[in-house]
Amino acid sequence: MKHNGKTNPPGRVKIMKSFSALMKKKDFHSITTAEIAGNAKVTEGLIYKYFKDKKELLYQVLNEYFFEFLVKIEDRVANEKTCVDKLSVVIFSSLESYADNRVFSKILLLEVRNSLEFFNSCAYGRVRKYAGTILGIIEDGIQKKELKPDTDPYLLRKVILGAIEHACLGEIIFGRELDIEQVSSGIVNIVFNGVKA
Amino acid sequence: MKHNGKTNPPGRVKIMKSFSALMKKKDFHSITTAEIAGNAKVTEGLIYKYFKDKKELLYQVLNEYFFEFLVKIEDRVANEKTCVDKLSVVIFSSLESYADNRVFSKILLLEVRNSLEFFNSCAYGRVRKYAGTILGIIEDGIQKKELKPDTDPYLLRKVILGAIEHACLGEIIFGRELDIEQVSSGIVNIVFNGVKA
DNA sequence: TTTGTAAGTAAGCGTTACTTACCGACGCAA
DNA sequence: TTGCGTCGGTAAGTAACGCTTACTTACAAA
Repeated sequence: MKHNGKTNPPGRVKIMKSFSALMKKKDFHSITTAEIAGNAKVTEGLIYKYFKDKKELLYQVLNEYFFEFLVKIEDRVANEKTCVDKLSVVIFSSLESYADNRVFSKILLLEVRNSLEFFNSCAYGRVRKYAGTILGIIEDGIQKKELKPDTDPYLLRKVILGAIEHACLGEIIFGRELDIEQVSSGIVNIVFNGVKA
Repeated sequence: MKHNGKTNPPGRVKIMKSFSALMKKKDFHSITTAEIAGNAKVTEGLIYKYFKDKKELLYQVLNEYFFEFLVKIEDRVANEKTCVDKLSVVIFSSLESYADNRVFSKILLLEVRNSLEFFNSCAYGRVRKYAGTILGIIEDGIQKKELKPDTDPYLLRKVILGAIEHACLGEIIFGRELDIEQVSSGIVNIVFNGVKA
């Protein structure tokens, strides 16, 4: 019997919470299904009632976190007027979410990209929404002449996303603290004004 | 019996080549030791004569590729005089290597970072060397007033590395072509001059 | 009362990464 | 030339893993 997704039974919630807790301490591959089930106090078989396989559990957990992430970003962006302010908010909020929810950032930055299956998941759909929002802001900024007219919007998005991710990568991998304010304003300054004297 | 590293027997070479070939088509987790051995025409046990485990094989393959990568980068950087030119060469050469050797970039960007073991490997030592070179160029550029005096060298390095990686990430994941020249000059332009009108 | 279905269990399945014990060939010193 | 250690490689396992199957229980609607 398969789960049709219309309900959210306690077993399913327990499995996701258990997995999420384990992801705080270990990497995906070294977490076993026995561990997930034992920690959730359900049997191993139940995992496969709600999730096609172990990876889908990973994607669904990411999907839930990404939903909250998206809501926060979209909400904050809507409060800003200029392109520069909107992008600054994107950079700050992304860093904040990555710093605050280490499981979220670990999954998104370290665990899902190695498998092509991810790119067919709901979670990846949300990633595309996030990316689409940023692209929209950039294109609007070029049109309104806030950004240089020869800016390649796709490349600028890549640079911004890459800067955000790499700026907190070490901190996420090694579990260190992150000074969001400083890193965020530093990235904003480099990307908007450049570093050449 | 363990391998002491003084020799490089044909079996070891065959295993690494076989694994590398498989990494062209599949991700690390879905490659089995049976597949590696079968493809290399050796027995499965021989893998564990030369490599502690499957992950160490991954790290050693990366280590070999990173060696060539480092040589090329260091060599080209030495031919440039200004900080901007040196960093431009770093950006171009990194993108070029990532585009030319997809197995190398797949391993480095998608497969090793999820496990802390990697950060004790020789390959990671080479990553640090690469990162150290970039930091040196930046610090030199600040000192020689080519770069703005308030630049945070560590953050600038992160932005550059993040930009490089994210700029080719999609192409690496989905096996698409990459216009190195265009992407490279685009990143250089954004990072040095900024995008604000 | 019956029927259908969702939630959950128990036990097993084939594969996987990895281990152990062994083999033959070669170098080399006694 | 015999004995011995080492190196490259093999064969045959083993425990544990991800996942499947068949089953049970609870309960709501007809």
